[in-house]
Amino acid sequence: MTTISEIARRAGVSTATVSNVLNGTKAVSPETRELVETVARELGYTPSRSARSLKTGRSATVGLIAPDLTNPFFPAVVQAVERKVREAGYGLIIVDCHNDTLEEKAAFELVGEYRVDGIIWIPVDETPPEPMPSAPVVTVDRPVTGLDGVTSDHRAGGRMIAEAIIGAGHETVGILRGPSAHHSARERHRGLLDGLADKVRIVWDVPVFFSLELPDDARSTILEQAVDCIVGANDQVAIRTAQLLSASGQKLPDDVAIVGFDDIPWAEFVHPPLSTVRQPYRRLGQSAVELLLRRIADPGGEPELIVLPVEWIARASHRRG
Amino acid sequence: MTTISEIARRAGVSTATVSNVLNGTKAVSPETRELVETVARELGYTPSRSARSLKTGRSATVGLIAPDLTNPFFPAVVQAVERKVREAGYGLIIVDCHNDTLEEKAAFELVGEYRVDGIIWIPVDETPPEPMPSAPVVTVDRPVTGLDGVTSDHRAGGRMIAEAIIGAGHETVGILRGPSAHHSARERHRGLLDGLADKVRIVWDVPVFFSLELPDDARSTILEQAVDCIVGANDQVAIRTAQLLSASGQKLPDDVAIVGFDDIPWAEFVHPPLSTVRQPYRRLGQSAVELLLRRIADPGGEPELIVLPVEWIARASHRRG
DNA sequence: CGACAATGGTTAAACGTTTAACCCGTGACG
DNA sequence: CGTCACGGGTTAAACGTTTAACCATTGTCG
Repeated sequence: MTTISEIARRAGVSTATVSNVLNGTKAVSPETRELVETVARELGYTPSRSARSLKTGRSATVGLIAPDLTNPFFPAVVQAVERKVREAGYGLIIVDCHNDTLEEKAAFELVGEYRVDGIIWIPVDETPPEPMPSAPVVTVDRPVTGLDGVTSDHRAGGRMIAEAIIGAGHETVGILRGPSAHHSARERHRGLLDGLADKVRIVWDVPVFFSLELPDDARSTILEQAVDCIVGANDQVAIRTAQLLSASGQKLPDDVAIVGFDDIPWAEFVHPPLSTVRQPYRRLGQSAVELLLRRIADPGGEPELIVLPVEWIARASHRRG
Repeated sequence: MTTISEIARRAGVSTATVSNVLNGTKAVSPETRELVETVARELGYTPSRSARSLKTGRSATVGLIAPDLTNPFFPAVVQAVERKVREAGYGLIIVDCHNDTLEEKAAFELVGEYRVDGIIWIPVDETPPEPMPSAPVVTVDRPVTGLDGVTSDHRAGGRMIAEAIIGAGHETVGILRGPSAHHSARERHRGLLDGLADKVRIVWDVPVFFSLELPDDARSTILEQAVDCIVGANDQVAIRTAQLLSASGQKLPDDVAIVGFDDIPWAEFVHPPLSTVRQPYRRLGQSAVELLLRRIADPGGEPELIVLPVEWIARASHRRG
């Protein structure tokens, strides 16, 4: 690897000068500048982030801690984060903690070793990291009290669903609500209930997990207690429900309507195409990075929670053909 | 940030000793070991990767360069890579180059600055990086001559499809083949043709892109030239084709059967559930890391191409109900 | 003409580790 | 008893940068 001192030697100048031309830190005469630059180019010089980081105390790196990269929700936000981060001259180190809080703890240690300048964190549950990292942290999707965060307006999403259900003329509804440990699930549920008020009869309202299979009691409820419309905790739940119903001979959406939440990439390809609430994936990632960058530049200040608008996506599943 | 010398000071020993206990590099008496360890713990010491990297010349980091994180194909391999890499004590820095060879070039520079010990590379096209990085590179999915790589047995996959088509009793077939710039597309096509031999009549065989919309000529061919079965370049193409056909009033799979390739996460949820060839996503990632680790430990030797077996997934779309 | 600022450069220390080279007792062995 | 090996330490250099503190030369201005 060629170093700055190698360049200095060959160009007959000091390392300080080389550093100055390479970073534009101080004025350097055009001739030396030119000289140094060509020597650097010829030697194929690549600066060492380690050395720079060690000296400056800034690593020009941010860490991304996510619970599960295969969750269809995440790739788009990760992509947006990566892009924004890199545009700002930072590198991205990423760790997937497989929905395990222990691995998550290890993740914080790992990014600590890298002395990252900031951390984007999609928490597996909503408890603050221990010990608190020294770099600023901004959460995505799942707010943690005391930390900066960005999330979608799940409550408004819930209301949008209610509105659509009422608009479609449904009279009875079944709810598969997400785990109440999740902020998003609570908010969606709250918004839905608010919106439904007493205009539609809620025949049942049972808890499910966000992914995985439907629990047995939920399955039997779905199959045995007929309603006009079922609202799923998220798209995956809605899709599983649709499958279950189809398999049992029901015609969707005419016999029973379905609505999801998230607008995962394949919501439009399932049968029937899923009506759902779209989260602004990319914006989520972008805003998180913007907020993080602000905090890096200027730490302190009250934690801020950015709530991004969602969008009702009317496809076929929520109303009779 | 607490440093090794801080610990040394408080424990009344030299930094060398601290380093030795923390890394187990040299024998240290139980008492000093104990002492140093508790001091380190109390101070919440976290080693600095920059310093270590600078001194040792190894960064304990690998770079992952991918063309597009939102491609449904990738999250599973990225996840596998991340896990394996981290198990081996490395960190993972990741860059998404948005299918752009210029960004890809920049990506190599970025990981170069980090002095990564190895690179996992999913190339956007199949031309070698310029200049060649000094760290070992292993490609995933898309082999590059002269480089180590791991890929799926696309040819065998093509043959499996042929077999399934013959088994289903189809007499005519249409092929939507992928861009011939891609190794995978070429191999699939080759295997398919081999397998079909003269047992089934190929009515048409037109090129398409892997994602995006179907080109106009492909659309009209699909709609106008009836065949028993259409084989898509990959799942996304197959799914778009199914949509197109359904929209035009055809009943799938009875009027026309469809098969895909890849087994992306939602292949089973579309209508009709897609018969396809599954690539071993996780294994792809794992093998790539294993190979990379071998190369890091022991560079040199002939480039190796690992070809992983694929699996035919028979769902509903490839034969009459 | 003297003082001074500006310009373009250099020197050297420092960042937090690792590690080769050295040092000092102590017990074993011939 | 002299020598040697070994266990358990220390010292100090080095890794590749950045950057504060200097320094020399030149031109400007009162």
